[in-house]
Amino acid sequence: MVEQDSPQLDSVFHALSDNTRRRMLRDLADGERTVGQLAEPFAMSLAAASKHIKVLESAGLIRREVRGRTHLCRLDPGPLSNAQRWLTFYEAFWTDRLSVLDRLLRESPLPAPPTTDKDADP
Amino acid sequence: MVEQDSPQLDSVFHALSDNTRRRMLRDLADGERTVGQLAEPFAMSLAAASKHIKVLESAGLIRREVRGRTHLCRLDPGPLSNAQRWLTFYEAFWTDRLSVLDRLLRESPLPAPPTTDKDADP
DNA sequence: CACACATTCAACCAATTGGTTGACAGTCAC
DNA sequence: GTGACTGTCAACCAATTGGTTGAATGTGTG
Repeated sequence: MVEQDSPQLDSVFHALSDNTRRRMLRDLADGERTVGQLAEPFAMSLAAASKHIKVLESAGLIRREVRGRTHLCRLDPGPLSNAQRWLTFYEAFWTDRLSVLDRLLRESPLPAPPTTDKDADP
Repeated sequence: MVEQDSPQLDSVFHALSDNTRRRMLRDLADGERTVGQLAEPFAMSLAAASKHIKVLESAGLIRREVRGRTHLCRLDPGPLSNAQRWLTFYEAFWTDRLSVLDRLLRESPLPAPPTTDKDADP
């Protein structure tokens, strides 16, 4: 299995480990937002929100465009696809059981086990 | 969109934000392991590895069964499916563009925008 | 040009994280 | 029953995280 960028996964999953940041991504899914707009729904200082935005930016999940005094932010979902791919490896473990059960009920042959590379994140 | 368990997503993504823990999950994908076996590949103390295992356990990603003096650990992938589902919401953002581009090239109609609930993680 | 706006920065703080070491607890083997 | 094994716990430490406040910076407006 292709080795994935571990530091990127570190920062992406870290960025996603906070509800505030996930909600910010959710807002951005509806379109671009300024820093102030992203901060508005949260009961925290603008500086704190700005820190969260910086974490998202550092993880490569958003991009900002400075227009005058406003910073416009947009989703940059590429790194999420890497996280998704990492998780997809494990999908077999919560769906295969159902498949196995389903096939056992129908007397179908069991699926072959997946082949994987060693010494690397999936 | 169904509101997802935010504290669980917090802990699951947090657990995944560390390469050591991801590699432990990877090892467990190959079958059950003892705590000592999980710790073995890492250049850290057994106590440190034990802490990582506890983080995975607290996030609900693994279960342990104590047999005598050995603790056997297994994947418990259910919470990963929640993380996957959260990420799947954003899949549209890295695939839809390609779809849009693809369809534009073929003069196909554009896809309808997804409908979402407000005030909740996707 | 002065003031307002948008946002970041720096310093601070408390809490958390991730590692260490040595002690401890439960179990197993001889 | 004693020593070994497996693994956790507690205390410690340094670094990081996530929040605050007030200051600073760059830009826009009247």
